[in-house]
Amino acid sequence: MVMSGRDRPTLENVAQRAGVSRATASRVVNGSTSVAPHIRDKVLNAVDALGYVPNQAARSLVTQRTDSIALVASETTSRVFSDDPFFAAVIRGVSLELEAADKQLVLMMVGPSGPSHDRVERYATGGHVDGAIIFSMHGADPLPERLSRAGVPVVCNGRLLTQSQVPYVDVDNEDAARAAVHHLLDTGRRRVATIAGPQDMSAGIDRLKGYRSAMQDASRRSIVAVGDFTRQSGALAMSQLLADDPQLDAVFAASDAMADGALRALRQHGRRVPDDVAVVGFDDMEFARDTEPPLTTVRQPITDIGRTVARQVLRLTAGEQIEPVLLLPTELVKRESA
Amino acid sequence: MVMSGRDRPTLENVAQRAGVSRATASRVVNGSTSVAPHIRDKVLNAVDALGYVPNQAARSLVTQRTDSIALVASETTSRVFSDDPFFAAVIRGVSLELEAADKQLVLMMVGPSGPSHDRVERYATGGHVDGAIIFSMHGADPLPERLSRAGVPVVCNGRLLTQSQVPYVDVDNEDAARAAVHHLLDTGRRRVATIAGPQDMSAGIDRLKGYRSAMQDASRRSIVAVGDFTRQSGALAMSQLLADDPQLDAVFAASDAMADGALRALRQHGRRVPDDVAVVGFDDMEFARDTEPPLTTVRQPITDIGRTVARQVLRLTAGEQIEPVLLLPTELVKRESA
DNA sequence: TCGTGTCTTGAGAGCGCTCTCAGGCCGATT
DNA sequence: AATCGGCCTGAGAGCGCTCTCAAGACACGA
Repeated sequence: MVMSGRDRPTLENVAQRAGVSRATASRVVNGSTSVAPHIRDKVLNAVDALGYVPNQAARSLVTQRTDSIALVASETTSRVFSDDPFFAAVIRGVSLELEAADKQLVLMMVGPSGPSHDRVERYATGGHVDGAIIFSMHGADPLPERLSRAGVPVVCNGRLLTQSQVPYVDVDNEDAARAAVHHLLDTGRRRVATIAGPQDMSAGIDRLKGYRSAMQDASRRSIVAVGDFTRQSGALAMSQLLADDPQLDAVFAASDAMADGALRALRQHGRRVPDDVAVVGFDDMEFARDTEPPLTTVRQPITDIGRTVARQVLRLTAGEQIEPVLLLPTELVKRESA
Repeated sequence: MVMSGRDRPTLENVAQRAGVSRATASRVVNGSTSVAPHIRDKVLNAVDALGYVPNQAARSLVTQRTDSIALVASETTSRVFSDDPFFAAVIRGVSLELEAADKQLVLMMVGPSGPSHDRVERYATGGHVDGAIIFSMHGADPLPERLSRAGVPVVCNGRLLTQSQVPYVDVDNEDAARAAVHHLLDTGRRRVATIAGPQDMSAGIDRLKGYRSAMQDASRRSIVAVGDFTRQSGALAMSQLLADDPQLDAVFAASDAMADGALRALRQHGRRVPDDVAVVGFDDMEFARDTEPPLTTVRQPITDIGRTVARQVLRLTAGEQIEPVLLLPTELVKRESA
């Protein structure tokens, strides 16, 4: 027995069955206080008996709210669809928070600014969602600013590269990177290289900046190779680095995946870790405990970033003022690679 | 200048500006044919000029369609939120297909059957989505059957453990596992063990079944340890296996992550791969090319599974009959570990 | 006793859209 | 020339809900 479309009970049915007006039934369903207890119960019973579920479309139509939030991610981002489970962790955080607020999560992937880009913009500005979370932006993506300007509450994960008022949540990448490099320096390493992340993403840029600044403080020369956060790129960059400076004795990689790749490359080049070369990663992904040797890395609370960014959009949609920048703490997790 | 809620242009505005009736404007917007070309152009211009975007809520209210599909995943599943990027790949496939059909993807995570379980059920049966995709089910989850019975088009990824009519898309896990084990046997391995996946999921069960059947064909004894698809569990299981049978010369792991864990454990136990022990994985994740040695594994087209499952729900929502079972091809990718 | 204020309930007007139905126009047919 | 049929277009009725507004009920003080 299929209960399709038109057969579903309406508020009118509930009201009728409870012997009250539609308005009162609505009040009960929406938890308004000013309803007499015995009437409230009658309505609740009717709801139960009929298996009534409010029609979201009808509700949205009048309230102008959709109770859903868009999560926009670049499909091209290596962090999203590689062996880096960053994506999953963020989604999870967002999902947890939205669920708690009884909001829906609408997931939108965008390719490199093309038709799908417009689609997201149209969709979001079209009032289909109450707000949007944007993460993994590459380059100077105009999307956040556009949506924001169109009146859609937007919060980003990661600093925007464009000059923009759009609030974001992140860790202090520069500072965290600096701490990692200092650890290397403090433990006696002299020639510290870095495998930087993509230079069109704030996380990539800022971590490199942190590395550079720490090296400068110690009056040391920077040795840089650039990867794209993936294992493969990490391995490749490590080989380059080794070719550039066979004497290097430490490496700071801007992601755990790249660090893992570097570990492999080092092994292949006959270098022992940490004896010959110390390695520090970034993220503290689950697999960092299981690399050989276990990876010393900068922990960032990825799921928490997801939660926080979600909480911020929710506050924004509720009309609250929010912090334009919110930085979550990182922590250097010392294992055996450095 | 914020363009919020009530300020957005309506179809009425478009009609007015174009000098036609709302009905005609609607016809143009929805691509109906029976509109005179010059009128059509006028409407299109008005749409453009005003930046009109249809109000989905209003549309849904009358059409009883929402143009969105729920993707339901168990939050507890290790495949979803571990270092296994299976989740991301499936989502991507689903997303690609839905986008092509101009449908939205609503992501819902469910915890172990609890309140969130009911929430999903209420939401989906409440007509908020046109259909649902369910994946990573554990045990005898009643959700697919319930939704289906309530008239919601449902397609699963993976065979249901309950007796059920709900259609699904998968690979032939049993057969693929058999092929993997045969490869091991054919290359001269005698004592072939397996690291099975969780035995409350069809993928785990069926792959073990395939292993067993291949071993039986060759009149060999099964050597089994069970993991949960994660790296850690793979390493642990490998150690157990080695303790159980120090002579074993091959291992078939039911996921690449577990195979990677096994590789590590083998190394730690001083076994060379593939010289002493051959290893075959399952999935062909990106990292399988970069393990040491590169992993021989059963490729399953994960993104394609996502696409296919999405396509099937769409067909279902369109009222078409679909295949109750759709099995995608797998392929043994031979690298260096076996 | 009546007036006043408070609290609960019901009536009804839309929210923006789709879709049916009827009317108007025009060319074709008898 | 009159009628018919076909094709476009417009009018208007809802879809299911929320929310404003007013009316009714009741208690209390004057």
